[in-house]
Amino acid sequence: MPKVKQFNRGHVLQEAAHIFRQKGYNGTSIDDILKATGLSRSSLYDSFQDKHNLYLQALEMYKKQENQAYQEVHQKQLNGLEKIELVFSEVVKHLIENPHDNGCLMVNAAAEMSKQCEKTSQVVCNNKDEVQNLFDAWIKDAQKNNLVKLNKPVEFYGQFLYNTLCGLKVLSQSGAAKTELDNVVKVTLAALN
Amino acid sequence: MPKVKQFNRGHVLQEAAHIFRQKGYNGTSIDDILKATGLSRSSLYDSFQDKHNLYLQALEMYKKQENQAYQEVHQKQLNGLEKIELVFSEVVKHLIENPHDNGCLMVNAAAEMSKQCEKTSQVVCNNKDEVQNLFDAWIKDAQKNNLVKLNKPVEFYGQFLYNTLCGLKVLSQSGAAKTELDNVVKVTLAALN
DNA sequence: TAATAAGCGGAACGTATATTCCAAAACTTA
DNA sequence: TAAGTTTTGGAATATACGTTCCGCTTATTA
Repeated sequence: MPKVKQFNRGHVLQEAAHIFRQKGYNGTSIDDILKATGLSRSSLYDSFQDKHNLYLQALEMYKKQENQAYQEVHQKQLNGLEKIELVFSEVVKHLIENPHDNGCLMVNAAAEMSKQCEKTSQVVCNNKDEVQNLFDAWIKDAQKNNLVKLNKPVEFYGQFLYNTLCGLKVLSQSGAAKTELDNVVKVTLAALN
Repeated sequence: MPKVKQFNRGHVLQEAAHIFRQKGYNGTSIDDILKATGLSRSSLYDSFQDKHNLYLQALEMYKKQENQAYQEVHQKQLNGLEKIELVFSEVVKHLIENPHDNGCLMVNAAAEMSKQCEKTSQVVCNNKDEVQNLFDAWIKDAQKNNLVKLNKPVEFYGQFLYNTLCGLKVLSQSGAAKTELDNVVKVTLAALN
């Protein structure tokens, strides 16, 4: 009976996330999103309620995708240290790939929205905890295999690695070249010995 | 002859920087700024041209003030390592002091504006270089006094420290408690040994 | 093929926003 | 105290934006 949706919900959120990352929440207009997705105004409001909900859903999807990428690393036949190294090299690669379209929606959300939107704040906070936990697990594994020498509790290093990660995402938006990001990663990894 | 300005230019920029830091550029309206400063519309446009120029001037002032704080540390009778430690403890203290009004205009500018505004991008980039250079100098001093053991070029560590700094400012906007920031600083400083 | 239920295009609305402009107020100096 | 220059208050404007709404279109099923 009913006509079926002519667009893919995931693709729309993907595009929305892309624009929100570039222009921020308040810098992005509904028209920007309509233009980029080809959607009609009514379809958008029908499927995503309003701009604020669209943003939150795009942010959640972004988080889910990042998390999935981490899980893929987690499934690999690598030791904890190698997994950490892989994540950082992939992040740097991703940040550098397109110098004029880099950055991270999660970091930008923390900067622009977390003080004004409780829901955004929670997503950002949950993401932090989840990534740190994954880092913790990898560090423990590396410790078990005598690949690192730590003289502080494991969670210190999970927090430290996550902090480095956030820093890199800011640095890449501050005009840092690849060498600079690489150097930061080198010192960060050396801190585990 | 002329009536003298009824407001202090620095105070206005200070207030503007405060609001821009809280709400971002696009999230802040002229009315927000008028309300916070008590200025009249005409005075604001007379003295600061338009919103975009006001933002840039507020950002420049913010940078100058941060730089001045760094210079004050630089003048102290401390060795390089102590200066680094002092800066980090002051930054953490500052970020934690008011949990609902933390963050950093420079980091937020990098996230929200640097991709869209060349001038913002330049300020952010210059700030990075200046702080890194200062860190470099302090690290060299610490090295001279055998307070640190480094097996990589000095500038690696300047870049690394600046990265940690940016990370802290994102972390504090991601719901991190003081202990967490302290832990990050501890591991960062331990990386210099 | 006809009936049906949802998608869709686009006009319309109200509000918020950045900016301009002008006349009145206010301060300084002679 | 009066003249002159600047500030200042606030009305006015034009535009941009988020959101709603309605009638047409389209795909599905019986």
